[in-house]
Amino acid sequence: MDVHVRDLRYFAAVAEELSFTRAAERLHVSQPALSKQVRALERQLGHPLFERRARSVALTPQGAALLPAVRELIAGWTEAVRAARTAGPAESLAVGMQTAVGRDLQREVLGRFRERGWLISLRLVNWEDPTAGLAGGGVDAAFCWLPVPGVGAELTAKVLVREDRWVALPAGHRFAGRAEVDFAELLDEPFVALPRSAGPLREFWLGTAERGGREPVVGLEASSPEEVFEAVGAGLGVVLLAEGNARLYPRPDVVSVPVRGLAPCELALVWRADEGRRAVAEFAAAFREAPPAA
Amino acid sequence: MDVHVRDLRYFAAVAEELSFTRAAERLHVSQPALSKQVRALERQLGHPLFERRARSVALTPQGAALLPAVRELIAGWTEAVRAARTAGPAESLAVGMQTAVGRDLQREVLGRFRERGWLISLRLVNWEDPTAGLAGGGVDAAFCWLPVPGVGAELTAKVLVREDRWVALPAGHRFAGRAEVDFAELLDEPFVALPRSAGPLREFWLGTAERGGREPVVGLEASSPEEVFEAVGAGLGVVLLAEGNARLYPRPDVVSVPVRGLAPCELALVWRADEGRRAVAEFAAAFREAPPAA
DNA sequence: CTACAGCTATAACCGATAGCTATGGACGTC
DNA sequence: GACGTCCATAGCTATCGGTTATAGCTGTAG
Repeated sequence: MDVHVRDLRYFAAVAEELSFTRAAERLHVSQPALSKQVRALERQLGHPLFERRARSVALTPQGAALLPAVRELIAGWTEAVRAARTAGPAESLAVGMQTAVGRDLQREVLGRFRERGWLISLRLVNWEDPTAGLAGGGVDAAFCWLPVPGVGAELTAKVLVREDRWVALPAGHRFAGRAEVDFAELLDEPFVALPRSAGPLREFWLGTAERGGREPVVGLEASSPEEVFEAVGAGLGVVLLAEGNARLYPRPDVVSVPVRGLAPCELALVWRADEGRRAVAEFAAAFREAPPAA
Repeated sequence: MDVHVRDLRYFAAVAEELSFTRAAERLHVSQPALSKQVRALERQLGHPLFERRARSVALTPQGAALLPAVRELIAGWTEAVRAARTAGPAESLAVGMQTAVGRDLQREVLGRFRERGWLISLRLVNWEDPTAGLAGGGVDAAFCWLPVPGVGAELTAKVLVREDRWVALPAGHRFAGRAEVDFAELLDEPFVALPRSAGPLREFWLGTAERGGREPVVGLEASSPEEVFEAVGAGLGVVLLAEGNARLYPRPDVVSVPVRGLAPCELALVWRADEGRRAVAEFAAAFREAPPAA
């Protein structure tokens, strides 16, 4: 009875929300996709898991019987992954990053740990996962742009850099020559967005909070820096990015300009709050925290 | 860190066999498919699970750490599926079948149990799984053609019918008018075969044991009766089938003829040897066993 | 030392799957 | 009775898991 753990997560989410719509939101998938997958799971099991009634969804007896086992399986797998990783050679640490971090942040620290014989494996994860692998247990720590869902609860964050947000424009854009632009001027521009599964991060880089309720125009979605700059360079849209990243990715066909009227962005090192390994704590301690915002 | 339980089975199989080739055989998939899936799993985890050396495959420390957890997860899930099914209403039984069983075998018995208020859900499973869902815990009992892997060990079988094997031919075939043919005459015919994942069942219906080592010519593979008869009717090959099934599926473009020189085939009711539910025992007891072979 | 045999990895291809958007249909609510 | 909410269906596309064919490595036999 092979099953995809993803489908079990889906089932658990619906069981907890008792609503397909809300569960779909939580899972960052569309409601039909969720509906279909759950139906497929029911078909595979040979019995329904939910009773879909007028204004409510309820677990069937079979669903109720399955739920705890599903939770256990998911937790068990997550734990097993973590245990397997730490079974590797001596002091080894898996560190996730979403984009090139640069800024000489990690170079020195990583170098120092490598010299001491630690095995630091950097894992470039794409933007589908705003925790860069932390949530699923894939990494021990990650460089993330805030906001990261779970920080303050099961995750701890240490802000390393606080920067203004700039906008990347195609070289021929009418703002390309400006010394800076006001965010209000950009509201009608088509934006290049992160994938919807990136959750709050997508909203943050669309500047949703600063739009005063006006829907952003999403030109297209991109899930890697290359794709983003390709799209911007081709004139398909503009995109917000951190000042440091604007310098980190110089391209002839893209121009970056500071934006007024936006909260700054924060790059943080994130790790699990219940992390027990001394190595992780030591790694985190090796970074200097950015001074609090002005 | 979503994962497909199938991939965990694959990992466990390789870990047990310490050979991709043998594990692939055991899993009834091709060796490259297995290789690829395991590599993908390793990539997802971010560390290798096996050391591939000259003439041997060995678990890495991480692989060794993961193995017991994986075994446990698979066992736990299988058990959970079974528990969920039995959490359904009162006396309910999931029964698998691979083809229409017919022969008035189940009609009377199923009817009797239904009248007593039991909920018998028949599940038509395809030939990919020779245990018709028993192995994965998807059903409580199944009508299967022998041989079924596991019978005698974790599965118990009760032979219900023993029949001669016939051959289905396209209507225009040179043997179509015969009263019977000798299997030796069929050795060079292209055969319609079950999918390779059907395991020993595929061999049985190709008559491999009676070919004296000569490789069968497989015209094409089919995974449902409709496909098989479509293929035979179209002249793409011939196929062995049970005498009873030859009568069960009358088609104008297909002719069936008895075959000499083949062991008979056996249709059995199969259930788990460690089955604890009274309902299953009672269900099994309701069928008459076929007299032992002559 | 060359040829062969056994084993894993790669390539090219193909059908099934999981995702999306748009839309339909059922049922409370106002 | 119109509307809003929520789940299901339809139609489409990209990715994935499978296949066969073949390459590459390595120990063994002649």
